[in-house]
Amino acid sequence: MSELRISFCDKVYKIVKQIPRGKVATYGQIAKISGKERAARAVGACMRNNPDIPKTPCHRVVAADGKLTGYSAGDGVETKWEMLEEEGVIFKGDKVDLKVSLWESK
DNA sequence: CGTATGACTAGCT
DNA sequence: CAGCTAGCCATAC
Repeated sequence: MSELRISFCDKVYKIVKQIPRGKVATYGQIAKISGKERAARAVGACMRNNPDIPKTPCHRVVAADGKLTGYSAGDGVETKWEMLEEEGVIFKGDKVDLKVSLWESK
């Protein structure tokens, strides 16, 4: 109903807020749930402006490979990295272990 | 309304 | 395995 008037970004924020602690989601995953699997760029385009931190746990959003990208808050990916690790996310080298930390939307 | 930009992804070299 | 190119989408100016 009212979701027909919200912007693509607002929908993305809502999805990101649904990500459980200790898990991460990829931009493509969120984009797909939003209705546009190829809108991964649009997702980041909205987050880049830091809309509502810490209301939106955008630090739980990583690249398709599990690599951390951007982050306009804190010290950048550096802070993002610490937050994820602090929440229980498992890291594999310089990336997140999507095999165990990838959020599965149902 | 048209152009430029950006926290992406997949494919190729 | 690493680096570069092209394609796609929404927002901001």
